[in-house]
Amino acid sequence: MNFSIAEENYIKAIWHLQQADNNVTTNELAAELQTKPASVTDMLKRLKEKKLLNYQPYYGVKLNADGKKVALSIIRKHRLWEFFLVEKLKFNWDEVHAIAEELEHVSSNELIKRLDDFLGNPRFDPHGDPIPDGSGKMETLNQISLHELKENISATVTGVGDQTSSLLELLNKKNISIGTKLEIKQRNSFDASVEIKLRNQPLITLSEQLAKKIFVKTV
Amino acid sequence: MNFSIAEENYIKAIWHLQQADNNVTTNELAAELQTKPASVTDMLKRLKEKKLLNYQPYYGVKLNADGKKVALSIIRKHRLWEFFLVEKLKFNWDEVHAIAEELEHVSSNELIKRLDDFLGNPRFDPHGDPIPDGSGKMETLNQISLHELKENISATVTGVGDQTSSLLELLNKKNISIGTKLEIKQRNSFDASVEIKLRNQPLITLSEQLAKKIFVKTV
DNA sequence: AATAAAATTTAGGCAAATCTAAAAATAAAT
DNA sequence: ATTTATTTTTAGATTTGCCTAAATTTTATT
Repeated sequence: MNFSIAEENYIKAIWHLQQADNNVTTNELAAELQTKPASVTDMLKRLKEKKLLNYQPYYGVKLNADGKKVALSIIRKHRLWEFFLVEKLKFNWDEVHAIAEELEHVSSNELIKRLDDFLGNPRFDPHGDPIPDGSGKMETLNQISLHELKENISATVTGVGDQTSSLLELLNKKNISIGTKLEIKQRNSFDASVEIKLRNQPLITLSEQLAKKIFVKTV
Repeated sequence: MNFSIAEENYIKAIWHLQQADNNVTTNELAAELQTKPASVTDMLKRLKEKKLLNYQPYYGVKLNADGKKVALSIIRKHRLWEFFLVEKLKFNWDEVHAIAEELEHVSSNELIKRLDDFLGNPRFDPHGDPIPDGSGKMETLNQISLHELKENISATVTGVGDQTSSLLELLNKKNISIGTKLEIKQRNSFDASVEIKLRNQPLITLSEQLAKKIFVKTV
């Protein structure tokens, strides 16, 4: 089966929202896709026709097995292209999302197979998100948010909460990227901000909002 | 200015037909794009609105300076991606055209700039066609068709007439690719076929149709 | 339980890009 | 120079994907 770019974007958006929420609403989707609820309803009817999802009018939507498979193949493409852009073309991690949004719709499966091999079958994209394999399987690394990390426990940054440029630029400024080792030294109860230490560096402060968007794994 | 995929495909097709013909007709375009003449007329009106071409109803169409610039930027993308696919992902030259047709519509200019550098600023694509630079300039190598080559003059293959897989597969079978050195040994006046010799190989026969699609440069 | 608020769907339209069938213009042939 | 054939355009529909405004359904509140 072959899908339009618009259809692929809906499938991908539903998949992402479904991770957090399980049941996805029309308004959530409209916000995510920068479109109107009425347009979403239209598309959901079409995707239901194509048997990619369970859609109950007024009660939201959920991808079925076929829909998830399509979603994961798009996500695989997206993340492989992001890896290519950073690793080979030397883009910064905060510049690649929009370009990968276009590249992910190029249809050739042979292309993706060869790109994967060319890149050395990477398992994580530049933001730390796992890259699904050809059959849709994907590692789940049990990371926690920095906000939940206990004090004085050494951890490594493994991912970020989203790819908005404002978040990624702030992380660049604070010298935090995937693989960075850090430790929480103090918490400020007033605003839930945390004081963290990077190797041999003075303490820096991260706001609660920021700490919640940084995912880490303890060593 | 930004263009839809359909618009880009029309612009590119007009450019190619214009190379052979200068003035491009509605029917030619319809055949090239596998669509109907009525659809072509519609699109030509739209592209005229956007001031990319000179369109005289009933008398055909020609890209203007702006239209040519757009065409060359698409062709640049197409040929750079073809080079990437063959050089880095190890596709055969007869497998890359369709994939590059999709990749060429990815819009980021920064992407193309970096891809160009990553590839080492190649000047020719895998079929021997010159790659326009960022400003639209392109080498014209004064090649002739093999059909016009004189007997017993050594020449190098520099290009092919089109990218149809039937042509490229036949060339593969006969071991002819860009860079191949050859020489015409005999001509058969009956069917205008030619007997050619590749280095240290027995004579092989090429039909008139085939010889006309192979371009060479004498050394 | 009735009413107000919020979320969602329906109805009706629009633009892009395509199509078929019919009309008009140009080119070719007698 | 007419007639015929070919090419091209116009007219009217269709599909996709989106919109606004109005109607409907669900959820929240009194």
